[in-house]
Parts: sequence; structure tokens; C-alpha cells
Amino acid sequence: MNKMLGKRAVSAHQKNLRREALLTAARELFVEAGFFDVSMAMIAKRAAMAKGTVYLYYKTKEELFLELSRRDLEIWFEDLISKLQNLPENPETHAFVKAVMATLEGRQTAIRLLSLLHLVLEQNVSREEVLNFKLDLLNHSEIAGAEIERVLPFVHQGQGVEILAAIHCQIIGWGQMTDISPVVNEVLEDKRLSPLRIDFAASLQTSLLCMVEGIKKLSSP
Amino acid sequence: MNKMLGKRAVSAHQKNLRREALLTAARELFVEAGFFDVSMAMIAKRAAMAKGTVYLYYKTKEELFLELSRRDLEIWFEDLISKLQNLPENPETHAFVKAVMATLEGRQTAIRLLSLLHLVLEQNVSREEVLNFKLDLLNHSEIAGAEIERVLPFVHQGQGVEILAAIHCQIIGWGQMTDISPVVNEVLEDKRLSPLRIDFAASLQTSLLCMVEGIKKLSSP
Amino acid sequence: MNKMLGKRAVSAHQKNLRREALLTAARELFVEAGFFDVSMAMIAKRAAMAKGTVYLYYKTKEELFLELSRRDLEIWFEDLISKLQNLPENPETHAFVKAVMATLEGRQTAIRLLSLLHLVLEQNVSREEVLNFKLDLLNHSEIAGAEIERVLPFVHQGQGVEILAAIHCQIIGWGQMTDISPVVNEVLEDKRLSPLRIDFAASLQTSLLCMVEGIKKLSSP
Amino acid sequence: MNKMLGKRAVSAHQKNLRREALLTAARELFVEAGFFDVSMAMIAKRAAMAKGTVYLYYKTKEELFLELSRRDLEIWFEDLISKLQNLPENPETHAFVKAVMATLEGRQTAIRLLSLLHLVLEQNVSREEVLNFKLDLLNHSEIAGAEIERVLPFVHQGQGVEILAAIHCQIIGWGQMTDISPVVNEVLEDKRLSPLRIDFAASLQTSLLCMVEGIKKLSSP
DNA sequence: TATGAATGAGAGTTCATTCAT
DNA sequence: TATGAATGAACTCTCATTCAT
Repeated sequence: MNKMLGKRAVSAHQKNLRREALLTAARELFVEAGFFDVSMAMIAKRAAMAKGTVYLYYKTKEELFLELSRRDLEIWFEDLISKLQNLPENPETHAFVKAVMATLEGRQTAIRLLSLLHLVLEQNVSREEVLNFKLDLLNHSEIAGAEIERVLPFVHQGQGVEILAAIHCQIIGWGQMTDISPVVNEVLEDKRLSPLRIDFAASLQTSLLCMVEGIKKLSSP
Repeated sequence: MNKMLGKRAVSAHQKNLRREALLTAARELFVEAGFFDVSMAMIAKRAAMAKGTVYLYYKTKEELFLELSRRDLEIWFEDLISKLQNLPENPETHAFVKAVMATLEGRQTAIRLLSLLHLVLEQNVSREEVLNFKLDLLNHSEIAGAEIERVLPFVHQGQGVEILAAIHCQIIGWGQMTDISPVVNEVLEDKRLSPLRIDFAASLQTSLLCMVEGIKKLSSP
Repeated sequence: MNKMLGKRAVSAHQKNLRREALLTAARELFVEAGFFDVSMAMIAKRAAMAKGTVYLYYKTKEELFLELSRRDLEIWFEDLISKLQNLPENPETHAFVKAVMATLEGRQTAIRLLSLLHLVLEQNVSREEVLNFKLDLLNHSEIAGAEIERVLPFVHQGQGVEILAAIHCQIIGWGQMTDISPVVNEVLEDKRLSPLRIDFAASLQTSLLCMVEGIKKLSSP
Repeated sequence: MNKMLGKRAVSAHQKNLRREALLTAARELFVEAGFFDVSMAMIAKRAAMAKGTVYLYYKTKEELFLELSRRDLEIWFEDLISKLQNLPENPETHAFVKAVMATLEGRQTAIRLLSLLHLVLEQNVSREEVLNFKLDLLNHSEIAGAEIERVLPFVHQGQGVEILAAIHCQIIGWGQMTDISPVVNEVLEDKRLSPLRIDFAASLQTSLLCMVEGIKKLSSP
């Protein structure tokens, strides 16, 4: 038994501590080994709980990781919104992109979770959980979207959320293309393959820059 | 025994037919159930072969699907190159994007495979297989990249492959975001969530348009 | 579920019952079919457990049978030590051999396990398990060895364990030569082969007799 | 195709070459990896034949190894008979045992095969093969047995074969007890276990000595 | 005679999930 | 609420043997 958590979580507060402990354990293991190679048994052990206990808090492995994604996304959104708020109106495109890029620094885990989200996390989860997740996502998206609309004057109303989705899309895309397995890494050391070696940050920054410039151009008559 | 294939694949041609049969079976099942819910046993059964026989042709499930991806990518690249060749030099951005979009029509499977590629297919596969796959990919990328450079005069040399990667990135990104599970689909019918309902083709087309316009603008002084 | 064992083995006692049930099932099947033709699945079924449950108690098939051997050896050693203790000091060689032979009556299974021990059981088992097994074996050997030294005055100190090993050797040897397959049994009915028909007890008794007499003779000046 | 063997074995001579090649391959692999870890595919490959071809010469894996054992036993018997013939009548017990021991030098493979013989090789083999093997064995045993009777005058008629069986028994017994797996070897390095460390040659020699002395003593009134 | 593709049962093992305690 | 024993389907993969060619 985890001494820190006490014997039984009776109060809502204690239950939240348990949930938090599980998420922390899951995140650590996810970083170390990836989603597929982490088992519920490992998570339980790391969180100093019994296997069965995990299921009192999360009905499936996917639900646990979906919650983890929600937390990470929430933090990211808050960071993004805050950084956008600090931008002057109609900034250099470059400044806008830099701000977005800054929100991704040190967020490898969140980026990897984003890639898993659609492929695995939204499976084997109840309607209700998905709905809550999506409502949460929408909520944050709309706030961040509005902020984008405020900052970039050439973005018309409602387009903010779409731009957010496009950013999301590129994070997933570049994320996957650069989050490669050790074997691939080794193979890519072959000189002939140098054109296929891609840097996440550089590629994302460039493509975001193009995107924003493109939007700007297409918006003005 | 599969009557169509004969009893034994002795000639190289017959062996290729067997490989093809396995790929076809795998593709069908992949469409029906997705990568994770398809087992080698199912593929064997669908291809009317014994379980052990599959392993004579592909050492792992990942190797089989990697080959499937290679085939689909090859076809896609050929289509892309051909459609680019049919474009006049310096076409309307819209025409360029339309051409790219046209290559994706009816290619759901290829798009889904592209998403899996980095996450799972390039694991549990030998160095050699990955190397061959990558060399193949590079080869096609360079031809298509050169064609892009020819078609879009503002794209300077070597940038064609990068643009291809960016297209690739967006196909993966939008692909994942729109290739959703039945539960999610159901949830998204909720009116409140309409801003999160995304159409693959529309989103990709728009974002490609922006990207190309952005590149054009950033390239000209 | 096995009604006798209850639903869940929570206490150490209940777990031991489970282990015992598995050993019993394994022993029965071993008698019926031999080591190679017994699978973990069969053992599980016979013990009325699920396949996965077996692996909670024994990590490999070899570990299970090693434990079975340990139990059988332990019982044999206890019997041997007790029978030796009941012997007067410096008995007739014949009486000594008879005592040893008596410990083997109705111990076919133990004899067959002894033969497998070195060939297969000590493979695919962890260092630790082997070590424990060997320590156990040594422990019993030393007690029995000391008893042999007490009983046979011409046996000098430390030689008891060696004699035990020689007994062990002959049990294995005659055991293997007489534990023959049905086909061989059938073949040996051929009159010409009568010199090759060997009886375990008779052969062992004779060879032990010779051995002890030989030791006696070689020890006295 | 193995160039040395030619394309097709039509003549009896060529067929024998094939059989010999298979036995050689099997012996090499048996030394390297042991019976269980050698597959028919490996043997075929080593002998530069196709898998199916092996089955034209030996109906089962066991039959092949049984033949291998027969060859090795034959050679051993010839050596034994020859060495016994070179002994003077009524030699020192020690000289007799030395002669037997000398026949085992460099015959690890034969010794290991002997241990497998009863446990696995005589299974999954046709009646006929076993009969031939046994007749062969009997034949050699009788010659060698007669030689023993000649050499050791206290051995009465018919007892020679029995003594041979007892020698056989001890070779198997000590062979198994000393032919240990790497794990066991490692474990036996533990100082506490030193009494369990056994040397094949030393143990066998001692036990043969005792046996012969015992027989001598028990034979004389 | 020779081949090697095909078989397919079965091996050991894992693990998300359930549920008696 | 917490436990962890139990489940059992599913997994990948092996290999002696068969048999169409």
C-alpha cells in the first residue's frame, strides 16, 4: 500500500489523489515505454496499488490514457491562450508562430498522446467519456480560437477554431513522422536517406509560417 | 486450399500471387476491422491458407502491413507523378491542389496505413526491411519532388521533397483526426460538437491551399 | 472451477493447495503420457484451472516438474533415511541393499522423474530455482550420506554422499533401460531378444549388491 | 544441391552417401545444440539437401538419430571387443576397468546418445527399425559378453552380457548426471554445492572398479 | 529421386478485465 | 473501497511431417 495515499480513499479528495497517482504513474511509464508496452499491471505497481483498484478509477486502459490526454491538452491550451493573450494585435506572422512553438517546448508527452488520441484512445471508451472529452476540447478550442481571431485580424469569425484544428493536424503529422522507432533511427543514419531525416520543431515552424501567410493572403482581396 | 492459387506456389510468379493474396486479405480485413483487431490467423483464413504458411511469406504482421503500405504508396506516387506531369507549368494554386486531392480519392486505405506507418509498422521489422522501404520511399519522393519543382516555379531546388513531406504530414494529421471510431462518430452527432466535425477532403484542400500560397508568398521577395 | 479448492486462493494455505493440485494433475498426466506429451494446457484442464492460472504458480513447465521432482525426492529421502536408521550397524550387505530397494517400491514416478531431471528439468528454469533445488538435494544427501557412513563401518567419512550418488546413478541407468516404450516392449517379446529383457528391481538389486561388496573389499586392506 | 553427392542417388552406393551425409550433419548439430534444439530443417540444410529429401532416407527424426546411435554403438563395441582381446586372461581388475574406460575417451557424443536412446529415440520409430537395432545390439553384446567371460574367469557363462548391461547402465547414469546444462553448471560453482560436482570419468571408473570387485567376491565361494 | 511449399496443431505466454474475498 | 487471484481468449511463432510438382 502506498503510504502517501492512505488505506482507503473515502473522501472525494482522497479519491482524486488516487486518480492523480495513477495518471502520474501512467505518464512516467508512457514516456519510458510507450502506450502498447505499458500494461495496467505496471501502472498499478508504479502507483503502489493493486491491479483491481485501477479499475475502480478508470474503466479501461484507454479511459485512463484519455484522461491523461485531457489533462495534458488542458495545460497546453491554458499555456497557448496565455501566450496568445500576451501577443499584440496583428503581430508579425513570425511572432505568432513563435508563440505557438513555445507552447510545445518540453511537451513531448502531450504531442505523442495527441497522435494516439484518434487511433487508440477514443476506442474502448464509453460514449459518455468521449462526450466529456470532446466538450472539454471544444470549450478550450473556442477560447483559444477566439484569441486567435483577436490576434490575427485577417482571420474572420469562427475561423479561429479551424486554424486551431489545422495546427493540431500539423502537430500530429510532424509528431508521428519524427517520433520514430530505434530501428528506423538507425536506418536513417544511412547517408542516402538524409533527405528523409526530419526535425519536428523546424518542420512544424516552417509549415505553420506558410499556413498563416497563406491564410493572410487568401483572406485579403 | 485456395482454388484460385493452385496447390503449391513453385514458380516465382505463383509465389507472388500468394503474396498478393495475403496482401489483399490483409487489406480487406484492415478496412473492416483496423490494424489492431486483425490477427495473422484471420489473414491466413481469409487468404485460404494455413497459419504457418503466412509466415513463409512474411515474418511478422508488421512486415506484411509494411509491404502493403509500400504497394499503396507506390501506386499513389505513380498517380501523383502522372497527375503533376499533366499540369501546365505555373498553374493556378487551386489547380495544383486539386491535382493532389484527386490522387487521394478512393484511397482511404492508403491514408489510414500512412498513419499507422510511423506508429506501428516500422516496429518489429528488420533493419533491412525498413531500409528497403525507406529507399523506395526516397526514390519516389525525389521524382515527385522534382516534378513539384518543375510545376511550381517559385519552389527552389530541393524544396520539392520538403513540400512532399508537408503534404504527407497533413494527410496523416487530417487522416487521423477524421478517421474516427464509431463511438466518436455517434458522439459527434451532438449538435454542440458541430465545430469539431471535420471533413477530410475539405480540410486538407484548404490547408494545402494555404500552404502553397504561403510558400509562394514567402519565396518571392 | 475446481469445487474442492474454492473460488480463490487467498491464504498461503489455499495457494499451497492450488500448487498441490497442479502437481497432482501433472503427476497423473506424467504417468499416463510422459513428460513430452503433457502440455501446460492439459495440466491446467486436469487441475480444473485456466491456462493462465497455472502461470501464476509456475513460470514454466520445467519449473513445475522440477518442483514435482523435489517433492518426490524429498519423500524418497525421508523414507531412505528412516529405513537406514532402522538398520543395525554393520548389517549384512544384503540387508542394506534390501532396505534401499524397499524405498523404491511403488515409486515408478519418482524414478522416471529422476531420469528426466538432468536431461530436461534443469533447463528453462531460473538459476534461483535450480539453486534451491540443489541445496535441498544436498541437504538430504548429507543426512542420508551420514546415515550410510554410520551403517556401513567400512565407509569412511564423506564417502556416504558419493555412494548415494552411485545409487542415484544406477537408479537412473536401470530406470532408463527398463522404462521402455510400448513398441520396444512389443519388440522385446521376440524370443531372440530375451537376453535384452531386463527387470529393474532385479538388476538394480544385483548391481547394488556388487557395488557394496566391492566397496567393502576395496576399503579393507 | 550438394555437388559432392550428385543430383540423384540412383545406385545403392549413392544412396548410402546420402545417408552418411545426413548422419554426419545430424551428429555435428547434435554436438552443437542437442537433440531437442536440432530440427530436421537444420539437418537438411547442413547436409545440403531439401527438407523433404531427408524423409526419403529416414522416416522420422527419431529414426535418424537411432541410426546415428547404432553407428556410434557399433564403433564403440568394436573398440571394446578389440581392447578386451588385447587383455591377458584374468588381468588386474584395474587393467580391465582401464580398458573399458579407454573405449569411452573422446566418445562424448556416443555417451549422450546412449542417454537419449531409451527416453526418446525408441519412440516414434517403427517396430522393424527397433527390432533391427536391438538385434544389432544383441549381436555385439554377445560377442563382447563372451570376451568378458573369457577375460574375467570368475564370470560364468551368460553373465558377460549382464555385466555389459551394468556397464551400459552406469554410462547412462553418470553420463546424465554430469552432462548438465549451462545454468546448472553456473549454479554448481557455488561453494556449498561442491559435493554435488561430479566428474564423469572418475566416478565411472570408481564405480566400475567396485562393481568388478564385487562380482569377483560374490562369485568365489 | 528430389524438392520445398504447405500444413496445422499446438507450444508457451501475456494481459485487460472480472470478481470473490 | 481495496485486493490480487483467476480468467481465457488471443497472441505470435515453430516444426515434424506431407505431398504436389
